[in-house]
Amino acid sequence: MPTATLPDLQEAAATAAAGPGATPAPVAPAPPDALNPEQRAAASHGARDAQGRFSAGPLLVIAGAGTGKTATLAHRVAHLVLEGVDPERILLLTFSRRAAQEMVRRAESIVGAQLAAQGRRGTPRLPWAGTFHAIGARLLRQHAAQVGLDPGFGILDRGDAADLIDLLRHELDLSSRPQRFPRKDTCLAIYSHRVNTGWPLERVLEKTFPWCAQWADELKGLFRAYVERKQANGVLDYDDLLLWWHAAVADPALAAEIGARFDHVLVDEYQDTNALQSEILLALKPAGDGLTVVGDDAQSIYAFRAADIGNILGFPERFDPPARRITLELNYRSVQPVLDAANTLLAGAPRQYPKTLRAARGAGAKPRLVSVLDERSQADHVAGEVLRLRETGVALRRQAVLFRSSHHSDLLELELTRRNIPYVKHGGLRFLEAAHVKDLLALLRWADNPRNGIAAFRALQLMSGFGPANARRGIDCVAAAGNQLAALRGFAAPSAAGDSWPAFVDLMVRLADPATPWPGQVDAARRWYQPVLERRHDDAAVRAADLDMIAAVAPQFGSRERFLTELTLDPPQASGDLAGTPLLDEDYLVLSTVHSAKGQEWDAVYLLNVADGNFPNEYSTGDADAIEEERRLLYVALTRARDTLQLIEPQRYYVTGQARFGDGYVHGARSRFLDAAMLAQFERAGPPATPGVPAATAGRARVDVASKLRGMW
DNA sequence: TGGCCGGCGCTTTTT
DNA sequence: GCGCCGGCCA
Repeated sequence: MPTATLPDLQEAAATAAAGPGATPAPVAPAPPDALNPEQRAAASHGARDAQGRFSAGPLLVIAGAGTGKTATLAHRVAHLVLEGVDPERILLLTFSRRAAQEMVRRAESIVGAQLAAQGRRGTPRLPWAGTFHAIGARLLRQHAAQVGLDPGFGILDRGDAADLIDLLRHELDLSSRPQRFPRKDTCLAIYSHRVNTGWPLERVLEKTFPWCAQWADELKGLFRAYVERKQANGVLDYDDLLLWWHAAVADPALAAEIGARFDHVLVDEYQDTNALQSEILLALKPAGDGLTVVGDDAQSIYAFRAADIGNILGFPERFDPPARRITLELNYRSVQPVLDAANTLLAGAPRQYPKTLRAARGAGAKPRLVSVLDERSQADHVAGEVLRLRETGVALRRQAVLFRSSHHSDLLELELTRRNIPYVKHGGLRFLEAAHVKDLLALLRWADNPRNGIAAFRALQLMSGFGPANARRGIDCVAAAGNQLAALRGFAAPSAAGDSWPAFVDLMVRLADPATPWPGQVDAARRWYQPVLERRHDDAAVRAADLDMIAAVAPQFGSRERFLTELTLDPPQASGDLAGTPLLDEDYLVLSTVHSAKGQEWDAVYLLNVADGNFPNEYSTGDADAIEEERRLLYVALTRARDTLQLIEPQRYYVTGQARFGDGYVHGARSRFLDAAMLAQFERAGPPATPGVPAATAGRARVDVASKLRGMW
């Protein structure tokens, strides 16, 4: 795709990963009168003051699943613009770049249609729509001097941050203790949780990482070193984008200055905000003027990354008088029996805004609870049902299989492959975590910021002969020369590096030269990297395609800094080496974790492994709040289904490798969420004794007797 | 440095 | 039952 922009690239990658059926169903931009009364109230909340200026007090919109949240928020943005609010003074915060783009697109089309109806022309631009992190990065670059930050800061992605932690872990001699020190990913998770919750480290350890509690002192030392090293290298990690923003607005004068840039602040998915984000919002708009937050407390499922459901539950009372609250309950997605099950599940939850979803679409089939012998028959059953439904005209891409944990789909994937059913799984190898992508970016990042030792450490080790020790020497050499990459010319590289060394130095010096134009830089780095790629990876051709994509889109960013920032904050969803990525025009089944399924919908949804231990997950069973989060997770899963919903309940599981069980079968206890009231909402069934034979698989064994018999033992 | 081997510990995932 | 991590050795 030679002319792709990053959004295009993202779209293509996301489509490749998710399939067209996984993107939100195309809802035609509804004219304003298509809003129901509650939606309209939310969209038009506020009034003109005596000076004719449109202003609004704080507003909380509780938008139940499938109740047209995006449409409502887009209409609200459009309403503001049509009331004369300067679009450049509207701050729209979302959790993903795609959500921001979708919101902007819809708001613009609504405004465009309205203006056209009035015989006016023009399309508003909403420059301040984006994720919390992307907006934070922009504000920090603009206000860098005021907070003592170098405006040219680089941004560490998660992998970089983990690598840096790992490095420091070794430097501080924490890796060779008699008792095992937490691994780099755990350390980073603890750090991130501590930063985003604002809790003391001891509380974070006790609540969320109890097995690491003994390491509190060492962890503090590690995190201190981590913060110092980031500052010395002139880089921020993802959390820093919020943390520095938060610190900036802790200064009342600076908070007032930044807050005054925006007349209206709108926040999507408010139930997933954490303490930092909530405090940033309150610092910007202490009285809640122009502040609109939209979310669904029943879909708060990101506590594990520090989201605080208390933010949405306590929002109205943060203000005096309390914020106005509007609840959307008319569901445009599912048939009523599906909503009945969801409502019943939710009725058991203690802390919530009361809501009862009503189906605009009316009656339909009762959801089914299907009991199967084990996970093998579960896979067999689901594959059969998917095909059966396809024969009735429901395309594969209108069906999805959801599960609690990524590996729950392993057996099903085998079965789908065996039956030649194409599928795509969400949450495969993430783009920025692919080694070849990280390698290429390390070259560019080091050139962009010669102080960036994290990028340097990776870049240098691309050459044979360079391990950690030589990489460190190379970094010191550059630092000693006042961060001039040209100093590498005088560096005694290990002989094993051979010809690649002088070529490497030439490349880096050229990239770092401000006179070198940006277009072509990725190609240059790419050419140098090609032999490394071939030496290191058997599947070099697949990986090369990813790099070609990057090279193709890169010139369209104005500068290297913008390119690196955007790619780090808004990476494409998937890497090209996702196994079996189907062609875009093919039909395929969607497999997804429940977390990744949020915001999406399918005609038919199958939910795997509904049993205690998975729903709720066994790691949650000790903690009442965690159990409630699991309930909401199940709620999210149920409310993805439009027409048919099946919960699959294996009677036993084969468990491997877990010391406390050993290998073997364990009995699957019924999920504690399926109490009598819930069971009454379901049609109960075992698998069909003699399933019909869909034409597509005629000739294959329909019932795998052999494996069932093996599975009995 | 880089390859090999043995032990340990295993969620969910976005920016 | 696999992958990561750390330690050992050429």
